[in-house]
Amino acid sequence: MDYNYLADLLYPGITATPEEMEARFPKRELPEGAKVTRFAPSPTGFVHFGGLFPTRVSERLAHQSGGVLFLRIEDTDAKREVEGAEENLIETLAYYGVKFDEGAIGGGRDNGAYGPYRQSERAEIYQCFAKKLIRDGVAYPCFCTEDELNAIRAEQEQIKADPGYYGKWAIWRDAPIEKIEEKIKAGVPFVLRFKSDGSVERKIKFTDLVKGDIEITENDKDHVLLKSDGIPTYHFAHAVDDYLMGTTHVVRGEEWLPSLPFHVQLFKALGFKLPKFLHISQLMKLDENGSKKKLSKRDAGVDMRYYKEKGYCPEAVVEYVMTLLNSNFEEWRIANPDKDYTEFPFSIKKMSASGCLFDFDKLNDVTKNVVAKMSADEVYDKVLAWAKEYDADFAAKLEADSELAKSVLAIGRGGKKPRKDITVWSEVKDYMGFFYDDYYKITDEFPVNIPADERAQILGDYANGYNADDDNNEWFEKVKAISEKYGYTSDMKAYKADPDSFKGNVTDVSNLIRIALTGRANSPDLCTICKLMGEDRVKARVLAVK
RNA sequence: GGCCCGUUGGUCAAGCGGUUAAGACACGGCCCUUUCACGGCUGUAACAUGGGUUCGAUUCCCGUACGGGUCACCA
Repeated sequence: MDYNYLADLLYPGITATPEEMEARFPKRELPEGAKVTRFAPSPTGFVHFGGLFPTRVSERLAHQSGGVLFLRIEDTDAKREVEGAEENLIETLAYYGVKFDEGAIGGGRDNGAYGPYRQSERAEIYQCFAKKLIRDGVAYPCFCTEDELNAIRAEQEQIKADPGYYGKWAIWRDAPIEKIEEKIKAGVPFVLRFKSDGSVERKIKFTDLVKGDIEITENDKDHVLLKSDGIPTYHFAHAVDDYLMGTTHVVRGEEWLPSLPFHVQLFKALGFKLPKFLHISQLMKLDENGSKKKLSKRDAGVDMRYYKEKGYCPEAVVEYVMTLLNSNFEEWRIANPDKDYTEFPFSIKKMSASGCLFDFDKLNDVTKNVVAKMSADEVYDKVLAWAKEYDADFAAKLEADSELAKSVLAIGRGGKKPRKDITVWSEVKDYMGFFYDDYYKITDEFPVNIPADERAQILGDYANGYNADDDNNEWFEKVKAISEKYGYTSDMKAYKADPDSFKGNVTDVSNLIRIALTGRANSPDLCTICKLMGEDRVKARVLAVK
């Protein structure tokens, strides 16, 4: 068989040689140890929480080593493309601090010397290397129709054979040139298949940087390299692109592990040096039956837009991802509370080989700690930005009196032991809403040990004695005095020693005031709240209780 | 079903042949405290299982179970 003839017959328009192609993309000049990584999504939808993992790993590996992180769009399947997915992707990743040095960075423009970075625009490059494989006799055309393929699969299923295009089912593998020519002349569409020399009797040994040493059965299937439209499948594009673009570390989900033997074959057949691989485990969730499941698109909290809407600050999400990615990150964070996460020495060795469960409790805890470290001004700015997008009414209130809002947010903030009661921005309205008359609700529920007929009297006394100039001590002494007057002890030790001998205690009175003032059973320091609220409003609210 | 990966408390996990098997989250109790939050102390709780190898296995090997992934002209 004249393979050169076959190559020209199949792809007559391609004249560039692989050597010319390689010359077009010279090797990168990078410092020793610099890693080149990439994020290579297909633009088929929103950004998935699980998608943040490989991206973050790629980002750290590249930027920590003085290397390059680039973005390549794997749009080889036009059928699955989703409008706007690419923009959403770039925007979302930027929001979480993933900045690309190179690639399809948006606006349809490419940035970098190894483009185009959109696979749909690289057909000529793939076909050039495809011709090389044809000339080498390791790729051939297959004219099977979908029906024929289905028939093969059905037969294999029936006799319980391994499904796929191989062995006696690879009917075009050794087809004579005349037969091929006949089909080509008739204009019959074809795919280009890889002529595998693998055997299920043999195994390949491979070292994955995350999974360690693994052994996998060789690939014996003649997989498709180029689809009938001349566009490559993922596998072929991966080999060609990651070689030409100089990727040193391929970071991807472990769902790619089964196709690794094929990829290894491809790199070898093309004469490409194999990059290092990191197959990282999938993020899981717990299903109704209590077993682990792969996070699916429909699950709450999978779409990254969810976190933005809820008002999780992106720094916190990054922080959480880092704790899952590197087992010693938390420890490092405790030792270095004020450092940027980029200063953390990210290590491949500290990555877990097993899949983990997404844990909202943990995310919330991490978030609380991140928020607790912020200044009141910072929190104000972020809450306001969030509210402007999701709660215009609240945003207006925050802006109408920014001093008040900042003062409220400053309560218990900044010290050694800051309050941690804010997690997400969407909770802030509930947290401080009672400062605004529109959100404050007078309640008639008073879960305190004070009979209804005493409440108005006690609150009247509080209003009468209230002085905005009192400091916290003076303020509380007055509350205690009122308590004693009505028979509620302020001696907490005595009360605890023998609760039954008292009508109640100062807590009951404090809580009565609190509920009258805030409409709720708990709040930050009451004295401070009163001061921020202003004497008039304090008195009005307290006296409104009948 | 074939092939692959995984399995330490409820969750994330340290461990890398000899440990009282860390720590964090969650949960319970106590303390602090005008409530809440914070903080401090403390408690419950784990090496899936059966065989080896070894003086000794959570750690190494093999099987089993369970979980996950994958078997497209999708990535």
